[in-house]
Amino acid sequence: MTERKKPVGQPDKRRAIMAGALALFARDGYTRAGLDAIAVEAGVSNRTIYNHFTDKAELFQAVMQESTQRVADTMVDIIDRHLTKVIDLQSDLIDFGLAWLGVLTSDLAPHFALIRQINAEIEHIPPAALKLWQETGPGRTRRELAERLRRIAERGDLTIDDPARAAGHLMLLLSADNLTDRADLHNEDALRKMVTAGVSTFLYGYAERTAAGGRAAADGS
Amino acid sequence: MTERKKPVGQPDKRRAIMAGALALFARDGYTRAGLDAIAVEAGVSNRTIYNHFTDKAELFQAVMQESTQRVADTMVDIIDRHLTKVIDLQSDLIDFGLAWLGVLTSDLAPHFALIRQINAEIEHIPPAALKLWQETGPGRTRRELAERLRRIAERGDLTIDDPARAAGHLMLLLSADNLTDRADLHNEDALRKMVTAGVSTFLYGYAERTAAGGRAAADGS
DNA sequence: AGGGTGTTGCACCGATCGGTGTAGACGTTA
DNA sequence: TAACGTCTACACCGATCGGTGCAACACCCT
Repeated sequence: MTERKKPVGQPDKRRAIMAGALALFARDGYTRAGLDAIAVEAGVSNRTIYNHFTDKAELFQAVMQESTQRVADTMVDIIDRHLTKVIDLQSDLIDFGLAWLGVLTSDLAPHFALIRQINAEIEHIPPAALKLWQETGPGRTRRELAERLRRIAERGDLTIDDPARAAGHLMLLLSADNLTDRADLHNEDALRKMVTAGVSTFLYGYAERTAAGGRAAADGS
Repeated sequence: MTERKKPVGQPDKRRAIMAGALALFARDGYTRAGLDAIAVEAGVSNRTIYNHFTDKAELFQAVMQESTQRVADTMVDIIDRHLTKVIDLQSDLIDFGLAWLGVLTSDLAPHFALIRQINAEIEHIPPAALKLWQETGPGRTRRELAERLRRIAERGDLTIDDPARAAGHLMLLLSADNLTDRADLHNEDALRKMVTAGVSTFLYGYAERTAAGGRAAADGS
């Protein structure tokens, strides 16, 4: 009973509109991005946009949904490619981290600017759309990463009680310096240091607990 | 020679304006927040705002700066209160983490919504103001936290090569679940689990390296 | 040839917004 | 009393914006 609205208009025009809308929404935000500017960016008439989307809001949600889908696919692909067959856990995690952060500066970069916009507009986005985004985007990649970590832990290389939380920890540790200095993302050296440091902390943090000595610090000395 | 503009107008009016502006900027963002709405929120005439600030942009920067200052003070205070005299490192870190996250739901909450707005509008904020914010806000708290961690490490309880990075790691680990489910911030139980898990990972990740066995995982199994 | 669909450009509407001008009211200080 | 600074209400301007109506044109399928 979920009404599937058949796509209207020429598909390439629709693609062009969504691409232009993504660029401007990402850079300027929902309110600041004007529909005229989007039309120009997309090489399309203002009027045509309203032939494909009823609303500015609907356009935004469509862009948000599509971009999320594509980025999540990329992320899941990176996870699968690096963490399915793990040989050297440390170097594999570092390679994974570098690939992971590489997406931030790839052609998918606008998506992450869009995410910042979403986080800012979070009070003005319908909860249903927000839930959908969370589910198909970060939620999905986190689940995928958690599953890989769980299998690695099963092999005995790590000690993981809560794979989902461990996945969250790893994702955050990889991009630690990102919060303070975004320029580091374009510096090959700084990037590698950041990732290796994050991986190192993660590996120690979730190392297999063999001897009793490992618990010394956590017990409060 | 740095011209110090003497404050003009009644100070209480100015405070009211900035408080109202913070509330609306935080909730609606720079563009969406109208000056009329801010005037109403502040219980002040529209015209009065222009008696205290030349611009909407100047008002925003003033709000941003003041709010950052106040929150940074609070954060530094929490750091000093919990991590100066450390007795039981684990339980002290957990208490610290709970206090730290408690700020997110305190009366200072709007500030963090404002930060999300800043991150979104980052392309439209003058670099000088951005630099100043980074310096007096997250930069300062991170330095303070790094210094405390360095001293703790000096005592021998932790192994920290790069205190600044360790501080970043700790801050991120504390609020790990925040990214996926913001509702957890108001759940006492979930909050404690999140913090204890983050502290645990941090402590293992930066535990003192006594025996050679601790390096097993990091060496790649 | 003809009808249906999609695109385009343009004019246009109502609403909102940032910002200004002005005149009056109030309190303080000299 | 007079002068000054401040606050307020109100009217107003120009610009922008989301969205619509409309007529013309191009294309496709039959």
